[in-house]
Amino acid sequence: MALAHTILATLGNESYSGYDLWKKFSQTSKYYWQASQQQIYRELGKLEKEGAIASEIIPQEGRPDKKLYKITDKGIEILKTWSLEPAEPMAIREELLVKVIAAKLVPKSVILQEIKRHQQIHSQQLAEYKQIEQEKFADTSQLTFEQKCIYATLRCGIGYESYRIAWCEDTIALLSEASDN
Amino acid sequence: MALAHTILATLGNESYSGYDLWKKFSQTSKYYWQASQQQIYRELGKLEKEGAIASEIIPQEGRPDKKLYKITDKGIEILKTWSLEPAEPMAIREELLVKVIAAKLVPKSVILQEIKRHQQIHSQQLAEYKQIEQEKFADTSQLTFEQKCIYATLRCGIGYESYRIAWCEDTIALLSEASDN
DNA sequence: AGCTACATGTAACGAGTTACATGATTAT
DNA sequence: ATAATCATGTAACTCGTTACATGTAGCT
Repeated sequence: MALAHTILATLGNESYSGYDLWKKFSQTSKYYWQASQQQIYRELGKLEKEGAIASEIIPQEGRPDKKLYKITDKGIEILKTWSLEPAEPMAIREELLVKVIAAKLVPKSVILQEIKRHQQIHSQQLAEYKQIEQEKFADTSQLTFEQKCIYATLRCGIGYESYRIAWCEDTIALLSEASDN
Repeated sequence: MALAHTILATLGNESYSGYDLWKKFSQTSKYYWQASQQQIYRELGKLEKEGAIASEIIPQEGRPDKKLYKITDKGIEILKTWSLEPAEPMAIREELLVKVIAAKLVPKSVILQEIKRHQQIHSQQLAEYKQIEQEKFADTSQLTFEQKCIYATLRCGIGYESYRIAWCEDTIALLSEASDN
């Protein structure tokens, strides 16, 4: 049920269209919650029906109209109540590891290549996150509590990508060592 | 679609009942794929219909009959074909981080307590994994390629829990620093 | 002429969760 | 007594993915 709450938390005090939210989710919030455009539109519809958010239609010239959503008092209450409940640790479903488990079925080079590819993906992601860190969170002591919270999620993304890269390196070394296949 | 493939990879050369598989998933394989008992039973039904696995009923005294599943040649082909395809990096959906984003709504102590609780969960998990490591993978040089692959997934679990613990510690330090709430 | 960005949605399907249902054995 | 373990499954629901549908503006 957390997508609804993630949207409420993301809305904060600002107004967003579904499209804006989707961009925010796929750009800056992807290290803590991923969602597709369609999921967001559907969830916005549900949240509006519940009265947790309210929309305002902004006519635009030459573009489709925009529907701007704002959190309501009821939405804030829902988010607050949810925030007080304990959070479940994320379920891990890592396809790459399943392929490692099944690795004996394919040439060793295939799995090693795939791990290298993942290492590159994570390295690129890490570089992006580190740049954001430098640009926006260079001086920790100057941050407000709210900014520190946002920074904490970015640190989580940085930690995650670093751990993935380290695992890829370790595993390439481990599996490359001479041994039959 | 990876649950089906995870089951096929887990079956390997052995026979498992749905119940056995569920235990394996909730005990030793949880650091790469999580699935509930119901999901496993449903997926086994589908896989049998497809002809990827075959079952044999083992009558038992005083207990319900057991249905033992084995991978078929067709199942091995399906798994092999899938193994050659690239793997998508896991989608991250971390509830705790959403609560961090919404932290300004609740007393600071609530979120700090929750992070501490997660730190404990991950510490316990890490200890379990490290014990398995000592018991089964003490001497890396003695492992076959297949065992190295299994060890690689355990190392992934160890890396993951370590990264989570480190993040919890960092974040508690970051958010504890004097600043209004 | 074709691609990307802007902007919203419906429909169908597949994956994951929760609740319900049954019933014996073993350990506390 | 009662809880946990063994063992299988159905049904309903929610969440996530993929495909389809529409249409303008601006860039190359």
